[in-house]
Amino acid sequence: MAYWLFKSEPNTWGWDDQVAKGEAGEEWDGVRNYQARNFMREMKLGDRGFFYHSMKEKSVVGIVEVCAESHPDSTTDDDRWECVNIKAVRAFEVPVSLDQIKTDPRLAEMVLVKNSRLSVQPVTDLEWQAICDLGKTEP
DNA sequence: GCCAACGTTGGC
DNA sequence: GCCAACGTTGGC
Repeated sequence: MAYWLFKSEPNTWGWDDQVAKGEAGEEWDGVRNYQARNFMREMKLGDRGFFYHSMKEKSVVGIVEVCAESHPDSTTDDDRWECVNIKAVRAFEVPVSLDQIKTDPRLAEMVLVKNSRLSVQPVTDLEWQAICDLGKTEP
């Protein structure tokens, strides 16, 4: 199983919105970046991801699961863009802030740190463990 | 609110 | 195919 990170600006689409969608989940649409799209194409059913709030909060706030593999993005007619569907699994006991991530040596190589603008990104097994650790939440 | 970094677009 | 111009993102 692979791990990922989904970034969202909470005023546009936040963790609470994601939770409200329940088991059905929701399209992670609106991505207009090739790198991010390519990662979504690689995602498999059951892959897990972190849900990250950008801007004001800058924290990982929860865990999501891929519940539909890549398909055309329903918010555009442009067939270049695809997306997966994700559903909320559980919230973090404690949100893990970007500051914490930056100061933890285990996470120094995270894409979140290296390329802060990429909105969908891969997370390694070790990074997954480390962040769940910091969030006092089971992986 | 500013601005640096990055990605995309379009003229040549 | 290059690169300047532009738009957007997101940390600070």
